[in-house]
Amino acid sequence: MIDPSSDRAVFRQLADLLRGRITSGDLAPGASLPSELRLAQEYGLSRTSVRQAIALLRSEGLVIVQPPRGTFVRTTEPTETVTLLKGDTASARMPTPAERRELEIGEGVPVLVVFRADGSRELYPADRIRVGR
Amino acid sequence: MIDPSSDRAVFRQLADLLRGRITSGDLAPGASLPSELRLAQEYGLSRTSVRQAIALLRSEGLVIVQPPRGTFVRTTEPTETVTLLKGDTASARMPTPAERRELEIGEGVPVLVVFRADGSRELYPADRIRVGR
DNA sequence: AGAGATTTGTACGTATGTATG
DNA sequence: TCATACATACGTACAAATCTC
Repeated sequence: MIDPSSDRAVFRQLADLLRGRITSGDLAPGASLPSELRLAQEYGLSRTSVRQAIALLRSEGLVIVQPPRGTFVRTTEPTETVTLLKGDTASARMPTPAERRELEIGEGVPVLVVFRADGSRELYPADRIRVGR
Repeated sequence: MIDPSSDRAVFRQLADLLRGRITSGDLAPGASLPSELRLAQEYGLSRTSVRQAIALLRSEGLVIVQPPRGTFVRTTEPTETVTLLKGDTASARMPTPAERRELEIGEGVPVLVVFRADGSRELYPADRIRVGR
């Protein structure tokens, strides 16, 4: 399943494999991934490489880590809609650490930035909020 | 500047320090960061810790890495606006690796997902596109 | 063209700390 | 109390791409 002689880095191969299990539903939202040690043994990798793979999935917003409980497939949050009025615009970017703390934004989750016509600005966690009209 | 005995991890302290230099303008968009080896020597850290710090800044979309040229402060792209029509909504999330390749999305940059009233879906790089009405 | 230096990427190992169950 | 599991931090080594001389 994982080929150390491949051009593709082994930690990327492991990430591909886990990502596939998540998107296919084999690992459903809320399900726990095997521990780092378990994955390392199962695929004959170092724990370092396993951690690199999981870090990749974290940055993609696919999993959350609750040390030292384990690593879990992220559950999709119920979504509210924020209404854009005439002249408003909205964009998205990754939050600063301060914004992540303040809005309780998980890893790998962007912030939606709403620019109101009056010049004011609002921030929302992109996994719980969408914009509409 | 960096306190190994602090509660805050040294790689987070280094990330804080570099983030500060970026947001203050000391390191302007397009400027190159010191090499990993340079930072490690300058602050008395291992290259591992320096790489962790830079990985953090990458995930925040603050810097881009062009191996082996170096690490650079991300430049802000010109922004176009996509218009939301009645019944449309939009949200944001991190792109899949396939989407990143296809839309040429840099690291630490979300995708804007526009859901049209007719059920169709459009994807845009969040650093170049915003939505409006 | 070629050689060497530089820089990031990958992969391994070890050790210790901290929080959970 | 003890085992488990993730976080931090150090070290080494080699590969690959770019740049310079």
